[in-house]
Amino acid sequence: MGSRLEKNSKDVRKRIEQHTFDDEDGEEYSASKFAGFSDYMRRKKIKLQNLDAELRSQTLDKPKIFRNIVAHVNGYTQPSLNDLHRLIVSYGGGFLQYLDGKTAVTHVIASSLTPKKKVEFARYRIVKPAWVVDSIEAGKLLPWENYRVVDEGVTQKVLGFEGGQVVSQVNNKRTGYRDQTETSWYTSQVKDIAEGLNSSARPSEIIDEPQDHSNVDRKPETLHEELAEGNHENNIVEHDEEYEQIHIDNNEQEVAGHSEDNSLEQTLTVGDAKRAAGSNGSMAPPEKRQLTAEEHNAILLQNPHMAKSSTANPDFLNQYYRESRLHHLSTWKADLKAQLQARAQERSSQQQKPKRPPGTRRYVMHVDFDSFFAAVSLRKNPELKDKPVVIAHGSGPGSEIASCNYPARKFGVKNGMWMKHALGLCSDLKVLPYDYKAYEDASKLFYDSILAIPGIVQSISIDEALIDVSELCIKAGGSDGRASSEGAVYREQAKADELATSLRGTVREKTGCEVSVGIGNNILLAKVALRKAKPAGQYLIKPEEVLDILADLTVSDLPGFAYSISNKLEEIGVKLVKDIRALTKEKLINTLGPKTGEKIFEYSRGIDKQEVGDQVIRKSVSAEINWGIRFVNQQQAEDFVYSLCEELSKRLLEQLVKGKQMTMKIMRKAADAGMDPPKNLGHGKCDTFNKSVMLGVATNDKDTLGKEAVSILRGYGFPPGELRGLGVQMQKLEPLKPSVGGTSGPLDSSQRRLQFKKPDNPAQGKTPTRFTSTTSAATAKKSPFQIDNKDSSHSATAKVRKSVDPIEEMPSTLR
DNA sequence: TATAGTGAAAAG
DNA sequence: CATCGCTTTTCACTATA
Repeated sequence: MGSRLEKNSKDVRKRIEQHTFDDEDGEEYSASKFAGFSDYMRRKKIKLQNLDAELRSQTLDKPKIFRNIVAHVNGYTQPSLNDLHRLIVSYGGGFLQYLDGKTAVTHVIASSLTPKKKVEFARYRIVKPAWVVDSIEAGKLLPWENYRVVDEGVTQKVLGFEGGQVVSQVNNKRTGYRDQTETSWYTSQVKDIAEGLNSSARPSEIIDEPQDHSNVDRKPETLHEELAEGNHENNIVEHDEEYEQIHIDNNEQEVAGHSEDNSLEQTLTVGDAKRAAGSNGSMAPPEKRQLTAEEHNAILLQNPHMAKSSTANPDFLNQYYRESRLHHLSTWKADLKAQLQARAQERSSQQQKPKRPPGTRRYVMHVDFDSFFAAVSLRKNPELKDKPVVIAHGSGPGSEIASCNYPARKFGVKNGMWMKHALGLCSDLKVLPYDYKAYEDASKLFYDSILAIPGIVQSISIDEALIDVSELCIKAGGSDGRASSEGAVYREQAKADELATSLRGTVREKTGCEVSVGIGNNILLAKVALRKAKPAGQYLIKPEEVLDILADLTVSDLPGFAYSISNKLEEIGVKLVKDIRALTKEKLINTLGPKTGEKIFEYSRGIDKQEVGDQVIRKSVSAEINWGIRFVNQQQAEDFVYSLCEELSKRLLEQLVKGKQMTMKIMRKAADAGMDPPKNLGHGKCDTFNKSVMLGVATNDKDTLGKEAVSILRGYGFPPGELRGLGVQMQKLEPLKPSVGGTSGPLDSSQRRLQFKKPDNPAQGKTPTRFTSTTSAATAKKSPFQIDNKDSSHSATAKVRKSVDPIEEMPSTLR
């Protein structure tokens, strides 16, 4: 399951950091590591420049088009970084692989930039790769202005035409590149905002992004007033720059709200909308002007169906979470993880598990339903079993396919694919609805079966789990599990196979669905084996075939290595796993970073050190929604943020934690994205803005959270109509003292038992046990999904116990 | 040089 | 008729002192 394919539809041009070291000597790093990294970089740069000089001398015949240019490439480009590098240098330009802020670059070449990068590169001319290509083709340096990367993040202007409306003017508002004063101006504004937020005081005026110069509404004294407030101020800012004329009018940023209540969007007509904006007086005639985002939303939401499915519906949040597959997936996963970790905790404290000496053979099973959602839903529609079937919310073009059966896969249909695409591949696709209840029931039976096996179980998701059955298998083999006795190994493998067969039979019998089982010496190999096992099968990777099987997999077949990392590796010539083996660990670390580099080095050789059932404590709790967000005024946005905080508060309470740090996540329509994204009520192409605040004291109070979150939102001053996604997250969690029982001293036993970095009273925080209160809270919490709920009433009492003991609270059947 | 904060990627 | 694009963890990088 999952939505990996959403990447295809999402912002594919998302920036990929370039760490390309385009020569081969990995040893240069180790040779100089004692001299420090900066020295290494310095020498690296010199070396690169030398190479450039060499290349330049070899291409004297070519016109020196880029004579006075020094360029740097950022992110993923077409042509690639290496090609651009070669082109620019051979046509007389300078090139810098690394921007250290001190070296002068005249141009940065990029296809698109994240908002952060926009700030970072504000000092440079940012141009599209086509500038280089076209200039060479034209035989002369073309004006870079025509290839300016559209400032997608912050400008309100849309280039070109949209919906038949004439767009007022070309967006010329890129800040100039020579801007020492600009930079400090920006910095000071950022500080102002930060201070305003920290003091919780309403800044009297808020400055937006440097290039944006957009306004922010002043805070209304009352909610009522806010609703009635018709528009934001218009700040028209002009900067005379060396390179740029900046001219912005913030026409689009007005708020359409002019009515007095929340029903505005129900009653606003197009005419009203135009009049509302036109009343501002400073604008072009209404007919010529684009609708503001708020006006657009108002019109959109006149359709009752739209209103019902969006933030215009007061029950939107609950309704959305009821339907969202990703939300279900996430909560199921968290629940299962907590329950199984609690169970493991209980077991390990009952009996110390014998530590296996290193070198002992291991048998890890990776068990996974075959197209889980589809399989479960098909039980109620058996006649469709052999037809191509997918699970989705509807048959509209933007509906995402959560699961598809194998007949559908034969057409190339994949999980996460949009319906439009899938229908193109297979026109008579049958679409079945979600049945979350049935999935939960099936999963419960699945886990019942798995937990009946004596082994260490780790939950991956609702339909997927790992089981370490080494002990059982080695016992069956009759050896110590290390000696290379052929007979013992054979018997161990036979045992593992038998366990898998029996498990598959049990699950089939109980759920009517097929699971596949991959078996290997570690988690990685179990996962790789699973690929070969599917569908409806099992596969045990024997030690002697490990390297061969891995060799021909692609990098992205490895768990943890997907789109982004694969692309990085492809740039250094790696496509298959066996290609990785040809590289030194240093080279990989240089390319991917220390952890990732080492991991892929080991993975390529079949090594995976992670153990089944590793205990991890939860570090964050969050709630976000990035669909159906369509506001008509600021008040609605703030109300919605508040309800998100309410939800977050609820979730924190369920986990019996509070948090010291809150992060607000905002998605805003990208400037070059249309008002109506391809997916109905989707977020479309967006820029993201996350901001976190440290709260003086840990809290889970919804009003406190709401106040902070709204304050951050206001700080950005985005037009509410352009908001497309909102979320709140808590970090730096602390256990909640159980105040239900009455007394609520600042220190409590359960609090001391948790291992947090800074216990309120370190002196008393001795022998902290990892994972006590939080796990039991998860166990105790009223989960929609319990592995075993016979005892749920019993475990529910854990919440009110003063001393919370997860062992006591475990359902007896899990012991 | 250690550490904290931040953003991106990956997973199902 | 549409559509339900979440949530957590880990890692790399940067800034800071």
